[in-house]
Amino acid sequence: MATARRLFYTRGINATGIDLVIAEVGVAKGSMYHHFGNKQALVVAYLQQEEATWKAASETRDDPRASATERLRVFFDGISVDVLAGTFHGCPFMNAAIERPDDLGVGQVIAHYREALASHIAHLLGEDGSSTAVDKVMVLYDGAKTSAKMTRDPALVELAADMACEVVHGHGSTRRPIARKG
Amino acid sequence: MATARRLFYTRGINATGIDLVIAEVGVAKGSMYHHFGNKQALVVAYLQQEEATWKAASETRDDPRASATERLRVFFDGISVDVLAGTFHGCPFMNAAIERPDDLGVGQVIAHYREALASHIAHLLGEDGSSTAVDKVMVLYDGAKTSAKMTRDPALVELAADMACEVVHGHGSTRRPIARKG
DNA sequence: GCCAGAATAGACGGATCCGTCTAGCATGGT
DNA sequence: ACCATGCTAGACGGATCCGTCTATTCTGGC
Repeated sequence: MATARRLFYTRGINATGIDLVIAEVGVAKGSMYHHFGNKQALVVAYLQQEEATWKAASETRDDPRASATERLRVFFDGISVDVLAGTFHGCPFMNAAIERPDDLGVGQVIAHYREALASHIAHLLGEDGSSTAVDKVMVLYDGAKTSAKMTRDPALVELAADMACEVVHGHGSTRRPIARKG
Repeated sequence: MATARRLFYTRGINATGIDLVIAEVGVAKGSMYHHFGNKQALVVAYLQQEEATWKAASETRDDPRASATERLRVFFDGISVDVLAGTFHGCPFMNAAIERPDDLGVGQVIAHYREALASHIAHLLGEDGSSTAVDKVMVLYDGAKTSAKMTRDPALVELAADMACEVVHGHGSTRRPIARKG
């Protein structure tokens, strides 16, 4: 299943055939279709696990005692880490939305993810976070992921984090550049 | 060719077969492969025309005599118009980047588009636009398009425009802003 | 030991898609 | 009238992909 995630994420969903998945996993085709009756079901399971991974990582890295801006920076830095590691290939949910536009099951998982994302951001912002502030940070988060995918430059993610901090405080955010790999 | 654009944009590139394109256009398969030797070449031509259309529309709607914030708003409103018209299916270049990750020709067109985008934004910001300001607006523009695709809500585009205007006020200090839209 | 249930390997059909190729038809210049 | 050129329609091959199915092997409970 981890290999299925890797294949779907790095090579794309539509470009990854069932045959390739079962070959890499080492499982038989019959077993695959015994557990997941569909490719759609497999994709849905992949996205659900992707959401769970994202959620766990975000909550693990979060420090509830820190300030809102600090928590936002840590949150955005999660993208930079993947970009710097060379393992970032865009948001799995955006990719799925584009690759499978009229897949109902996929659409449900995406909607669930975006609700969880909004909830998490609202949690980060704390009581000060108005609903427009949450929306702004979501737009910035989407922009950070998209820009990072297009340019592979974590500096853009940091710019997005800067703007997210400005959403909290009208001005004057503390800049804390992330460590870069030589 | 306009029909090819419509098919590629609304249905996705990989989901649109050559056979469907030629059937809708009414042209013969031989003619198609006489003009464009490849599907890749057809996709590249589609993206180039998409960039030309975007550029023409952006410049037509732009009023160089207006303030930077006003011009930015008009620029972002270009997305909202498509969202409200129900004709917005995401940024064609993002979609292409996701659907054809290792297509070299597509990558070149995308790079060319992003340079034109940066140039256009720098032009909108005027002389005050620092390079980080341009990058910030690009991140916001990416976020606006992505959020609009995921939620079909033009309000998020307007939030991105708000933040873009704040970028101008935060960085552009030499020229005094004329008016601010509340 | 025995047997039901599950996994394995892989063939298979139906569908799709890309690109080539053949064969006929139109058009236009000379 | 004649011929070259380009278009049309569509068959075709090769490849891929999804999902089913068969035949064989493994496993665990009694």
